[in-house]
Amino acid sequence: MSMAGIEISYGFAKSPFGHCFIAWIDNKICQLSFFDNDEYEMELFAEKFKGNKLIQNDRKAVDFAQQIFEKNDRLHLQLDGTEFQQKVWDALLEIPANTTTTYADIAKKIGKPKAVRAVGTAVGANPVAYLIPCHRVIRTDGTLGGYRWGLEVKKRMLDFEKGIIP
DNA sequence: TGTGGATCTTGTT
DNA sequence: AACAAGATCCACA
Repeated sequence: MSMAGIEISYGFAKSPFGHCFIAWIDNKICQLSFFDNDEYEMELFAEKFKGNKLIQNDRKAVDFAQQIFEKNDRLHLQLDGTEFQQKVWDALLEIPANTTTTYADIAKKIGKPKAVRAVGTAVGANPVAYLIPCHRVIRTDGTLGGYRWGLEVKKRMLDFEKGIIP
């Protein structure tokens, strides 16, 4: 699925986990990232969606952020990924809140029990943080594993779901 | 604890 | 077509 030529809106907003960047197509979220460098994040985004019309709309982004982090709404998503990645991301969506799974479990779930390492990479490629709860995937030995925006954020998200709001 | 091999997908060349 | 690099896991020392 190619998204070139499509009109994409985006904006910046606050979240319990720091500044975030949200992008959407036709009201469906296609990107949600956390970061500490606006310009760099914007560069990555522009590069990823070059060839599209990009429209900034912070007010709507703030709106989305409220739905996501305060009202816990499940928004519609627009994802662009390989077959394998889609399967992995679908599996992530089934992990209940305040719960964790392992990379190995996900591998089993999608019918490729040995593709653990590949699952790790696919999880890391998740374009929509938090909504696709890649923070709920940890290692079999109980340690956190990795997180694209740092383990602090991953840990904080898990605490947040437990109701622990520091 | 830590190291090495197994294993699979992806991006790059 | 080949290769290197992963948000891993398991065995074994």
